[in-house]
Amino acid sequence: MRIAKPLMDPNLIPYFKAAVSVDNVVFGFDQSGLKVLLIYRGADPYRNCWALPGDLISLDTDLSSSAEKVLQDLTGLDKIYMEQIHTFGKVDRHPFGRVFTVAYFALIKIEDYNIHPSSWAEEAAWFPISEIPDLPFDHNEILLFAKDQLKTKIRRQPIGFELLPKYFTLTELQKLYESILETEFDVRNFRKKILSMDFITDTGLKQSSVTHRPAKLFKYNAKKYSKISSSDFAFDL
Amino acid sequence: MRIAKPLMDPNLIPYFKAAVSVDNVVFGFDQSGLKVLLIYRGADPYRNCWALPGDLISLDTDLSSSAEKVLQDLTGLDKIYMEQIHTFGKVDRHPFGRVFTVAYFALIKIEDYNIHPSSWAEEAAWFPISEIPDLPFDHNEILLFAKDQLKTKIRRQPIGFELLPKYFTLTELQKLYESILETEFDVRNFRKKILSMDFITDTGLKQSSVTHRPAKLFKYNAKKYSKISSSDFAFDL
DNA sequence: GGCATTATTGTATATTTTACAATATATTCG
DNA sequence: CGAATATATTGTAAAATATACAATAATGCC
Repeated sequence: MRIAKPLMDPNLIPYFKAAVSVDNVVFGFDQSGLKVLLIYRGADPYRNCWALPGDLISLDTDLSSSAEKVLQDLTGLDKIYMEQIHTFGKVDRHPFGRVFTVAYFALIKIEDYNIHPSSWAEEAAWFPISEIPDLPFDHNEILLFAKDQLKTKIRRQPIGFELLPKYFTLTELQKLYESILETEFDVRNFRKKILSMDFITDTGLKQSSVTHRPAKLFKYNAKKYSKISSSDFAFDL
Repeated sequence: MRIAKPLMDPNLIPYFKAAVSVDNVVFGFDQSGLKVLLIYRGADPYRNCWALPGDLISLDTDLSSSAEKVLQDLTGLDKIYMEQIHTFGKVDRHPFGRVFTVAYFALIKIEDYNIHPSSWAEEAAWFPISEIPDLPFDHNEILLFAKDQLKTKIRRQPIGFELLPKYFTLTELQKLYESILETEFDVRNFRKKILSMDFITDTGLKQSSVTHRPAKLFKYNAKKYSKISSSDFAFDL
């Protein structure tokens, strides 16, 4: 039995209303480690501060679409890996009034990224995860949440590849896991484990233009993974 | 460097506004299995339908407090284990206008529960997890989300105890894990594992008034657990 | 050819997981 | 009281997985 929608005046909810925004924690990774994309705010409040990229939601846009749009405007990238983290709704979190914000984290391939100017962002830049400045609103708290979520998530699902170029070396992959999990792995054990999980493939290619033994290049094998239930994957090295 | 709050007119955000609600997925457990608490709506829309207990948020209440309040009004219980799951924000999810809802899941000891009438709930009842009716709004989707979250969570953190009485038998504990994870465990292996994790204690007491060999009663030992990092706990039997 | 630099690989041991069934303790009933 | 009924409790061997640990290989450069 489907419940039919009542046909009533889809007017206003007779109740208090608030603004709703989305804020994105955008992670990137390069040889110097894990980074977060911050924007230099061009609008009040907190104009001229570094902050998480976010925007108020317009009433005709779905929540998830809003988050995607913010990121697409900012990076010009499409099909970005995003996930909702948490919603923050303290009464006084915004100086202009009641604003709920829904936080997302996103993983992007840093080399694909190009700054696109936008209405609310004068500038954007990557900050190493260990050198995040004080941020306005509750953005530092949100960032902490995102960092933690990423840590939990990467141990259970092969999402790290979203941060790497199409072809990557095992050393790069290991550095990525080490940056996110803030730990170090034994080279042999790491390789044994990651290869046994069977979702990366040796492309047969090798690094070029390096001044030492070139490493094999691997690629992520999404198809193989999709057959595996998420509970079977655990990176507990 | 702390960023000072700008002293501006904390008036209205010059933007679209929406209502925000919280919806709770309240889990309970007894010998017949895992259950969810639904209310019979006494208010429009969807008056006279079974639905998740939830309410619109008033502007002077923090998000998390709102979720707690809904549950306290409904159950009369205090200090309930709650966790935010996800925020749902499709444009047309509410027939009266744009309403975002933040979903929480809560775990309560079913024996402590007493129905308290409330403004929006004429009645409340426990539904077995496998016999949930069609619900209004996107409540079935929310419920699915909550079920999945509970499954993930219980494998990583000892939250199952929130659903059990203070003293419980190992058989009850096993049935709880089996209900939530929708699987079955070998009795010996289950006991070995759960006991090795060292957060339940034999009280020395035994079941009484049973018509067979009485089981030992155990209790949850929160202190022991608090020393352990959450990543060390994994119920991968 | 030798040096510098990073990549690659295997094995033995310890730990954890899995599979599997006989015995114990209580109540009830005849 | 003994037998029947019902659930609780416990151990061990084999398999799988995780851990600790260091020597050799391949490239560019001088």
